[in-house]
Amino acid sequence: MTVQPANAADARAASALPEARRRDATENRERLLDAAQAAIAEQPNASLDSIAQAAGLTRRAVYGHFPDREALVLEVIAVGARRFAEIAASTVSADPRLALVHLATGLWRASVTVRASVNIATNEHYRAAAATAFAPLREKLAEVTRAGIESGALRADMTPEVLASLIEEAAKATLRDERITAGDSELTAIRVVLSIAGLSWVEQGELLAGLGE
Amino acid sequence: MTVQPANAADARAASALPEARRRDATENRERLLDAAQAAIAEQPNASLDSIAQAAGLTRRAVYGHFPDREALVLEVIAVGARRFAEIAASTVSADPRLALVHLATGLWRASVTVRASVNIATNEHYRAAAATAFAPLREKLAEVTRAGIESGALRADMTPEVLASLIEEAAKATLRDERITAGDSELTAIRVVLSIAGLSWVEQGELLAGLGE
DNA sequence: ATTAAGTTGCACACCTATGTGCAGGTATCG
DNA sequence: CGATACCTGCACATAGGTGTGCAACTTAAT
Repeated sequence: MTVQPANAADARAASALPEARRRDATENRERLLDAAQAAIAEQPNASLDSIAQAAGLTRRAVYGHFPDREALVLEVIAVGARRFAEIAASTVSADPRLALVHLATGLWRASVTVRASVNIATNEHYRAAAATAFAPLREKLAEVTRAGIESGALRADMTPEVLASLIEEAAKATLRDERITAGDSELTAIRVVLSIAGLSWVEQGELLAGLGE
Repeated sequence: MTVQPANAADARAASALPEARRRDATENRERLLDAAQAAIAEQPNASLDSIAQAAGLTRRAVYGHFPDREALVLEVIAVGARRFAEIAASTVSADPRLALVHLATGLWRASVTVRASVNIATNEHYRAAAATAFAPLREKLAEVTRAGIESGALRADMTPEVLASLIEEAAKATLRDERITAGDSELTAIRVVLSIAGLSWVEQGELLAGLGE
């Protein structure tokens, strides 16, 4: 026989049934996820206690929503994955350069989520799971670089795979940099991506000017 | 009165006197630093035990060389700082673009050191110390971007400070990426830096071709 | 060969963080 | 209002990592 939690909330967390919860409980669960994302975005090893407090709860209460720390982290990844999938899906790759602009913009707006996911990936134990979250973005990016290099719109001095990898890492690095994210301009993030893609800063200006009209 | 270690090696570690050590001891100290650098380059939270084992020693023996974990980490940073200072010092900034090429090349050859330093900096507790290690590089980079933007050799659509920041982060990200560092080409690292600097991939090719002669 | 430095191996105390049990509150829903 | 889901607050067990003491062993230096 298995051990049954005397606590009702704990039981739900263990079996993960998403139905018939009290209104405040669902809110708290959201708060926990948000707090976890924010905390992890700053510190990869944020403690459960700090997360719970940031969410206005006790550490003990966390176990009423998630069976253990790992489940919480995995859920943060899953939320990020959904977010990233949307961005990837909403990107049309007519002009590869414009597709890159769109991707960069989307990521900029999800920068906290990106930072959290990247930080989680620093832990070897979660690397695989985190990679899953970025998978749709990677696929879209691979598609864009392949088409872009083929059509001559992007640089031709490296393989599509390497280029996609570089764009991804440069974008992440830009979003991680507080000296950049502190400023208001998402334009910087866009220009970074276009730079790696092989466009000169003048070409970038022309491309972006054409968008303003 | 202060507590005196009965162990001679422990005593040395506590007072940090660098003189009159046995030959194997100095070797072991080097091995420890190397192992620590490599381990931390892969895992920011590498345990003392794993480091000691990688160096062919016991965890207990570490305390014969360093008073505590923090001292070891700080020494890793210090070693990196020296390395980076050399790179910065050996960079002449006649042509800003060539200065960037030189910096990128130097960092590429010190990639393990860079990764370790970056990983250490992920811990808030060491952030300030790690920043010190990168200080000379940052200064040189600031100098290069200032002169480069002024002379028109580098992009003019951002401030020298932001540009320096972006170059630094992009370079770090490239060196951190296993998909890139696995390949043999340091050329990729160079091209990334030049890309961020605002050069198109064709301009990069011309610049680099001029170097081969 | 003798001496002392260096290392091992084990013991132990300590700390931080995680996960669980339980009694008693507080809020939500019917 | 009544039932119960949820939360608090505490206590406790557990686990992994760090730092130290000490006896015995190994190795370099003279």
